[in-house]
Amino acid sequence: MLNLEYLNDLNEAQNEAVSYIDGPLLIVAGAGSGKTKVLTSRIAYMIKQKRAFPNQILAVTFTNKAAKEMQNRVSKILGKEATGLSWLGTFHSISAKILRKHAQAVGLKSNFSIIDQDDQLRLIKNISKAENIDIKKISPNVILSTIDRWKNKGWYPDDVILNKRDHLEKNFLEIYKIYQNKLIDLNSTDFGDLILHCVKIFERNKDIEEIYSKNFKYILVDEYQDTNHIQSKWLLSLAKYHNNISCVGDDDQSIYSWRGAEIKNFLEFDKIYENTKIIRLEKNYRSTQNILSVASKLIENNQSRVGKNLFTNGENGDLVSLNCYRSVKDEATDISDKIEKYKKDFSLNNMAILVRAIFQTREFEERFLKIGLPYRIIGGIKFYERAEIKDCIAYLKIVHQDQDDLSFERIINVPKRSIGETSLKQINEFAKNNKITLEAAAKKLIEKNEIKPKTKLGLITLLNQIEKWRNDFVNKKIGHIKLLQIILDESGYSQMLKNKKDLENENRIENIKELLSAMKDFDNLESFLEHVSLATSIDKNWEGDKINLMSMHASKGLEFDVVFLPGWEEGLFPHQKSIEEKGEKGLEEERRLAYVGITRAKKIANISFSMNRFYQGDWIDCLASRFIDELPEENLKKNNHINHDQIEDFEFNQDVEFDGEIQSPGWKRYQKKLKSNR
DNA sequence: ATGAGCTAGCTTTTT
DNA sequence: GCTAGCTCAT
Repeated sequence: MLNLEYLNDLNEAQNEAVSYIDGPLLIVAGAGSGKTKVLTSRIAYMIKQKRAFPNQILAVTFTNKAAKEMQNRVSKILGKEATGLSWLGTFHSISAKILRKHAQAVGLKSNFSIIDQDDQLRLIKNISKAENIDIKKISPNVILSTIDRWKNKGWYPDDVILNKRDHLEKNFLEIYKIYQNKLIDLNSTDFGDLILHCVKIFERNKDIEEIYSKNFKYILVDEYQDTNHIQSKWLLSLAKYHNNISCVGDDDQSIYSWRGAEIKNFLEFDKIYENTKIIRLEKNYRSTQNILSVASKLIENNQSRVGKNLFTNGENGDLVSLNCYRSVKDEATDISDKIEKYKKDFSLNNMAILVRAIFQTREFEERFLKIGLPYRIIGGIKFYERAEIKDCIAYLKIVHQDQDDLSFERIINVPKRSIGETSLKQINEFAKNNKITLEAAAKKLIEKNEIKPKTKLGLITLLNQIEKWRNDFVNKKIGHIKLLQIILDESGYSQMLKNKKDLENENRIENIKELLSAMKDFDNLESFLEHVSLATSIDKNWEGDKINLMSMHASKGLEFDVVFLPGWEEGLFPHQKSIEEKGEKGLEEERRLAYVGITRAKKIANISFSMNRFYQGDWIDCLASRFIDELPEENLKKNNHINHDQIEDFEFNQDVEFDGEIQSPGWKRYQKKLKSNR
């Protein structure tokens, strides 16, 4: 008998979305409408109904976290039947899996390394240097973002169509060519390549495309509004044979356009796939009516959206509170007081402060430290981006993959082996001229006795050690954890950390210990390195009862009983840069961000702004965000935390023309007047 | 080959 | 006001 119990607690729209499984389907899922539930139930339904074996289902997410969550929830419904879901993962991890099988089709070996943004930047700097490009005039970051943009468009260097109005692009293209060749020489790919190479392989080898597209009877995509052009092409290839593709997303929550996401993919899905069925999930299970109304009214100001009407059967709840403060300090103080009050009804884990820019957390941190309120900051520096962790990984990578020059370069003088810039340059030159790896070049130069004696000593030791570690790994079959321990000890890295006794170094040692323990979750070096390349953080730190601080971007997909949204000031939110760079489009994305922020709240939402802020070394006077004027009065409770005796003519909704110059002389005079009245 | 000293830039950051 | 990243001097 079929166990379809999991279908019982779905509403009508959800039910339809779960059981409509043949043909293209777009699920427009509003915030808190049970999108993950629908996705996981769909997978379970397909398997239970014997429409597909688990390994014939392709389920794609953007983050590892979302993939993991989906896996867990499917397992909960299906038990061990869900074990064969081998194609559930992120765009990048699935692409890497495919690419490892067909690496030779693009000139790579199957053990290729995956480099991160840091390595990308180093590579581009190296190339710029070699090509005599002044990095002060042309910043490596701009070059990199151009290359990434081209890759997102699906362009190899030969495919690039230059924008004639940007005369610099010609230079960028030269670098792109060298960069791409260099990656092949290094037997490496960057993130963009993982997907781009796959698409190119599918394009050029119809037989390979067919293998996969025939295999994937059903395709499911999460957060479809965040896909870029190349990802949508990738999906198109894989969906070619069965044409059973379902995408879930919310156009109102598209906040990653600066990462190449094209909301167009979502809005024009039914143009790419004929006879698309569209189902809307509009019942919200998360927030109170007041919160929902505020968010809905705000987002209605956007032009480019599918449009939907979220509703809830839940209670009205508290009014959304809107607070005006004189200073950021007042804001932090009052919010911390409110937290103390809410603590009686909610756990700190269920409260969050969501900010536009991460520097805003500082004021709160200081306050919380002062009053001893436990907090955690989510985001910021990622675990795998820390220098000591990257050093460890680089050691492992060079042992594992001898063409990985970037890793070799990273560790060649860490710890210090008296191999300075000149020697490194010498090795680089030699490698380039003879088309060999840095490691091979170093060996050759020693043979030819062209290295300074002192440097030679250090270099020989390192080269011998690398040989030895490879032998440990390949022949002696020493496990990956033990291997790293051996490397750290023999290279002198451990000693280096122990010698310098300060807080910083103790942290580093702690981090490495954590890395070693994280390695236990993996069977071998290969799978660990794959994970490291595609992951950013180690799951942890949810222990204890702490208030959460994070950016609104980082809050997507999460929910909290109580949410604080401070710093709603013109210039900060919507961010000035966003508007300067992308105009109306930028503004709409900022508004979507506000929408994401508000809809994180289940029971209580507090929006606030400060009249005054210390920003980039100066005190600046602030105006309330234009978004505040867009919120519906009837769902708000306004609190003015400015002493009325001192300022008589303060009005909550300042009647200011935003479209003109924000810091017009008149505006400045007005602000001065306010100040002198204080 | 390390550190003082200066300058520029300062949003978000799923992989 | 802070800091990363580079330059120049030791």
